[in-house]
Amino acid sequence: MSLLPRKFYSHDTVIVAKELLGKKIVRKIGAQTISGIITETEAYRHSDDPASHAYRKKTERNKAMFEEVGKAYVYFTYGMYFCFNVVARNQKVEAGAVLIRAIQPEKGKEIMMKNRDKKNDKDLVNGPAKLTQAFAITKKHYGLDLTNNQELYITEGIQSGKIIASPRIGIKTALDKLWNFKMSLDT
DNA sequence: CTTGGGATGGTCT
DNA sequence: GACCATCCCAAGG
Repeated sequence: MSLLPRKFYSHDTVIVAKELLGKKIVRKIGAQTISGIITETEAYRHSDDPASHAYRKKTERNKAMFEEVGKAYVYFTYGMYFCFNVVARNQKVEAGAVLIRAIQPEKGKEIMMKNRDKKNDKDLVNGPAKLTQAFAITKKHYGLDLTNNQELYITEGIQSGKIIASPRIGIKTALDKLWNFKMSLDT
């Protein structure tokens, strides 16, 4: 399956968030492979987006959002969890990233369950921190180039069907921006 | 089914 | 010192 090239990510963050639906995220740990189809994303932009980590200025935490597109922005939140984003923006703005919120498991479901300490696949990867747990993504992947890497990358996937746009989850500002995108799973 | 609170610590003001 | 781009479980209807 073909790897998404850097230029895939060099468009408006909101556009890339929609286009990532249906794409495949792949994680290799040693000889084992975990993968899944992206089903929910959120766009976070720069100075026009009060809900974004990059809204105010560049800091130690958010600096990846200002770096080259196609890299990973991983942050630690609520004292225990990581969330995984892909840096994406057009050339007119300084920062932007797409949060990957949910996937449909493909390969390595057993490994995901083990990583999440679960006995079944219920609610396995339907949330941003559940995804990073299942895929063993941590701060060590901060800034990783997803277009040139063996252990974590994104490829072409399936045709995305209908897209549902909603307010983003877990924020209190900019609720008028419908930048949460979900792909309906029926064929 | 829905609601509410606890866990837990880095980051920013 | 407050705030989190969260998750999980227990209690109530």
